[in-house]
This record gives sequence, structure tokens and C-alpha cells, in this order.
Amino acid sequence: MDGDRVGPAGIVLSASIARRYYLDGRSKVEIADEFGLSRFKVARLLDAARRSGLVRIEIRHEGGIDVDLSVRLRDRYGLQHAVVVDTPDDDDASLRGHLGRAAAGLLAEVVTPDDVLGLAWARAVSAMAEALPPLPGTPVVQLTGVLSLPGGPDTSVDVVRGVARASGGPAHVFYAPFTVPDAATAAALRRQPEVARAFAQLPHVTRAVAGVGLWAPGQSTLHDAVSEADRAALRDLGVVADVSGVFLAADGAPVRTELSERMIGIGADQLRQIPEVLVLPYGTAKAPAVRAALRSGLVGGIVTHTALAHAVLGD
Amino acid sequence: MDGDRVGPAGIVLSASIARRYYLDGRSKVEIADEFGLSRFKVARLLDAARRSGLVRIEIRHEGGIDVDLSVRLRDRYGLQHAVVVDTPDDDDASLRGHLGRAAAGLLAEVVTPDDVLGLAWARAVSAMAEALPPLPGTPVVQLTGVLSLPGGPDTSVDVVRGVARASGGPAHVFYAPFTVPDAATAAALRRQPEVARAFAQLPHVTRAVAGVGLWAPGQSTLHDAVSEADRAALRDLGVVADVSGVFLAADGAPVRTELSERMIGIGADQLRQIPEVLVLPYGTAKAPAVRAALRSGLVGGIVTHTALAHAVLGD
DNA sequence: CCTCCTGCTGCTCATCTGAGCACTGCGCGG
DNA sequence: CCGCGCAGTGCTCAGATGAGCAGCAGGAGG
Repeated sequence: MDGDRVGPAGIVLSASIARRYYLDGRSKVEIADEFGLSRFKVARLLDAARRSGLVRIEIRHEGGIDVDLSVRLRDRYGLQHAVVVDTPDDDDASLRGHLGRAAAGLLAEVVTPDDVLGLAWARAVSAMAEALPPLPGTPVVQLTGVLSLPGGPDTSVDVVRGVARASGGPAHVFYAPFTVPDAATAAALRRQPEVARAFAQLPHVTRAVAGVGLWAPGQSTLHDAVSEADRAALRDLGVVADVSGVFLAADGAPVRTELSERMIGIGADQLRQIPEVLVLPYGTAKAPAVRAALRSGLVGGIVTHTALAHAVLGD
Repeated sequence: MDGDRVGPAGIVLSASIARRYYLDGRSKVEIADEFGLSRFKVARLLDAARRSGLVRIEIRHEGGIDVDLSVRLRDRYGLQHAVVVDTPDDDDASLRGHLGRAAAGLLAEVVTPDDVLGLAWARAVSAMAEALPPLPGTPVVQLTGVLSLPGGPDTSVDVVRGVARASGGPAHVFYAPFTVPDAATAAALRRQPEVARAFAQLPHVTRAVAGVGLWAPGQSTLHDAVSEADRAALRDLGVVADVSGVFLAADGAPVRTELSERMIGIGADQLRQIPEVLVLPYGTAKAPAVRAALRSGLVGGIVTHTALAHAVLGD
């Protein structure tokens, strides 16, 4: 720094000019005339004022969204949308509520009548569905089978139906479990007319919403629902995350597993065809899973909360 | 407001664009290309972001100067210089120290070798003199006679001599009291060669420094030094302030008094001829006196502290 | 069905602005 | 005494920007 030797008069002059320029919106030419300086001098003083910190510009939002983190997350991973909700680390339920409302707002904003919406099952997706305002007749497609959660709220079918009711569009649902004991059963189920009809819609889906699971106890509904053998097998294969039943390694690469053959739901290739997949992760523990999901290139949007966003960005 | 119905995506987009524009310094054209928008759209989003408070620009300074107040004071009263020192309301002595240092910095910054400096007597002027760095050979002229303050530090003569020593220029001093019992004595003193020589310098003075007294007990060294009859007489004449022995009414008009005839010092007309008179008031009580001084048109610069500046501006 | 109205978009053109360059005054060392 | 370097200033010119205007889509009401 070399501009430190200006005295009080210089500082006040700079501040005065900065005020005229930045707060009163006058042009540098006008300011130059007013102060009897050349416009170049004015420009240099303004530059110096910016560099010295006399003029401080900050971008922030009162209203629950940490715009700075949102933008950084978006830029870092080349996402189409990122929304970081500024919430203290509350319990998971209230976190889901906040994320759900933000995601509902985001969806309502970006969805057009030409969109086809796909929904994976996750508790945060369920929370979003509850907060969703009326959509313009968007069709809704179920992406994953039903995971029966003891005492859980809605099933994937319920959520899809609910959103379709809010949108006024058709609901493409099917009643089938998410996982079955063997591949043959899964294949047979996929051939069922109802299931096949829903799957036939997958190429038309333009926006999907899913959760993100970390392949660890208590961090993924799917993880907790399968057998210990499956858990270990996937762990050994390097599975870190699951997104709508698609398994991902730490570097984001989809991992083909034997379990995948026994599941009724969207596959990695079909997921990749969807123009924008929105994920709704929460809880700082999931940071590795979120990084994997964002690196995978499958994900186009994220709604999350401050602490997890910080953890993902590594600061 | 009508821009309230934008959702999270719009906010994040605006924030992203604002970041690129204001923090990364990209042009609107570049941003438009990057986001696939027209430059007009970018400009409108930036305008909206400014208006909605998403982008906040503030001008402030770490280092003891409240630039915002300084600029407002300067603009309000059309001053050449205003410096508001950001100090908590301390005791008068520490306040004088802060003001003195700031004034010394200001003076050092604006004084040129062609200037001739005039000094009135005030404790803040004395404090300034102590903090003054070497000046480039500037002559120094004594503006007021000596007010013997019991236990006080320097007299006006001492201050002028001290500053002249720091500047390396000539000191134009005279030994005479500030007030005398009758007009004839004052006239006789003014005719003394030493006094006349100093007074002859007055038309050449280009910058003067003075305090501001409020015509009330304890708020003006001069007030406290004269007789009760004089105090009352001036009070009845509507005198509110004294600046270098020049008396002012609340509206800033100089008040001609009988006491003026009995004083050895610069007069209102001579004071007005000085291109920039810098005053150094402190203590919120003096707000009315400062307003009078600033309205008078005699004063071209002020160095003061936050509380008094607020009081003067009426907020 | 048409028409008006409103809000939003992108255009034109005059003005503003930034990057780079040339000039000037000053201090320093030959 | 002169030449040199350096910091600070203002100029040129191309590119960026703002103000105002015209076009267009969508909704309300006849």
C-alpha cells in the first residue's frame, strides 16, 4: 500500500466523491465539474477509495437466503441453481421444513407449463411437496419405488399424487417396492403395465427433485432399509452417496452394483438425461455425499443450509 | 415495492450478477454474455439489486475519522474542509488531544509554502501545535492578545512561537493582553510598534486556526475571563459564540460590542478576509455556538468530534 | 372476437468510462 | 549546468453505459 500518506482532507475528499458517485449516482464528469478536478483524477480517487477499503460493497440478503454462499456453491460446481438457506443448525425436522419451503419457492419460480417434474422419495422432498404452491398443470412422474418407512409420513406415491394435485397435471405413479429380494422379481415388476407406463415418461422429465443419502447408518433412508450384506457390499465398492437410488463413488462416478438390479427406480443413465436434477441435502455429516453428487454431473441444482454449504465448500 | 415476488432463483441470480459486477469488476456486457442475457436485462437486475438493498455500498474509514459525518457537515455548511474525529465522549483533555492531532494532520496536508498561518488562542489550538509536524517554512502570525489563564499551559505567544519553530518560518508575535479596562489603553497598545507590526501581517494571512467559545460559563475561556458586567452585556446583545475574540449572534452575524473596543486582537472584518479559518470546537454543549460560527461565513473549515457533529447537524 | 392496457424486452444514440500514452515538474546525480 | 527517472496529470479513442422509445405478449373488459 502506498496511498496511506494522504491526510484527513484527502480522506474526506475521497469520501465525498465516493458518496456522490456511489450513493447519489452522479457521473464522474459531473463530480469533476463540481470539485474542479479532471474526470481522470476523480476516477483515480474512486479507484483508490475502492482499493483502500474506504468504499465497501457487500451483497447480502435479509430473508433467510445466504446469497454469497449460494453464488459460490453455484459457481464452484457449475450448477444451474443453488440456494443456501441461512438457518442455525436446528433439528432435522425444522431443517427439512426450511429447505422444503425454499425448494418449493425455487421450483414454483422456474417451472414452466412445458416442464415434466420427476420426484424421488426423500423426507426433504416430502417437506417440499407440502409447501408447494399451485403449479401450472405440470405432469408429475414417480422416479423411485416405495420405501416403507415404519411410522414414516408419505410414500413416494403419496408425494407424487400430492404434487400433481397442487399442479393440476397428471400423476404418473406406480405401486412397487423400491428394493426386492432378487433381480428376476425386479425385472418382472418393471414389465408390469403400470410401472412400464411410468418409466416410459422418464425421457420426458425435465426437472427432478431428490434427496442425497450418505452411505452410512442414519444418513440414508435407503442404506438403513437394505440388508447388512448389501450395506457392506456397497461400502466395499466405494459407494459414498445415493441420489434417487443411484449410487455414487467419492469422485462422483456412478457405481454399478448388484443391488441396482434389484431396485425399481430410475437408473444413472436415465437420471443423466434429465436437464435439471435438484437435490435437497441437509446435515453437515453429508458433506462427502454432497460433494460426490455435485461432482457427478448428474445434479443441476441444490437447496441446502448454511452449515452444510460451508462444509461442502471446505471453509 | 413490486420486486418482492421474485423467488430464490431470482435472488441468487441477482446476487451472482451483482458479485460479478461490483466485486469482480466485470463489465455488464461480459456478464450478459456469460449469463445469456441482454446487457439491458443485466443493468435492470443490477438497478433492482441496488434498490432492494441486496447490494449495499457504504463509505467508512477505519482510523478515527467519521467520513460520513465529515462529508455531511462539509456539504451542509459549504465548508472547504470538515474532519469529524470518531471518539467516544471522553474528558475534554483527551478530546482536545484527538482534535489537535487531526487538525495537525489536516493543516500539514493543506499548507503550502506560500501560506501565512494565523493562530488564535484556544486550548485546542495549543493541542494542535503540539502535534504539528514540520511545515515548509510557513510564517506564523498571532491573532489575539494573551489571556492569562491561571495554571494554564501556553499563552498565545508560546503557541505561535512553537509552531513557527516547527515550520522554520518567521513568528509575528506581540506581548499584549487580550482585554484591557478601557478603549484608550487598547488603542494605545495597538499603536505599539510590535503590535502594529503583527497586525500589519493580518491581510496576508491565508489560513487561521481558532477555537469556538459558547457565551456561557465554562464554555469559553474569554467569557470566564471578563467581568460579570461584560458577560451580561454581551448576553443581552444576543452574543452566542466567540471565535478568536469575534462575537457572533445565533444567526452568525458579528455583534459589535463595547468590549470589542477594549480587546487587542483580530476583528470581524479582518477575519472575513482570511481565505480559510479552521475552527476546533468540542463538547456537545457548544452546538449552538458552532452553528452560529458556521452560519457566519467566517469559517472555512472545522475539526470536531462525533457527538458535537451530530448535535450541530441536529440528528 | 377485438381493443385497450400494462409490463417487459431489446433497440438507438448520445454520453460516460477505462486503458494506454504523452507531457510536465521535480529531485537527484553526474 | 544538464540529463535522467519518477510520480502525477490530462489526452485520445474505443468500448461500455444510460435514457428514452418502439415492439410484443398476455390479461381484462367490452
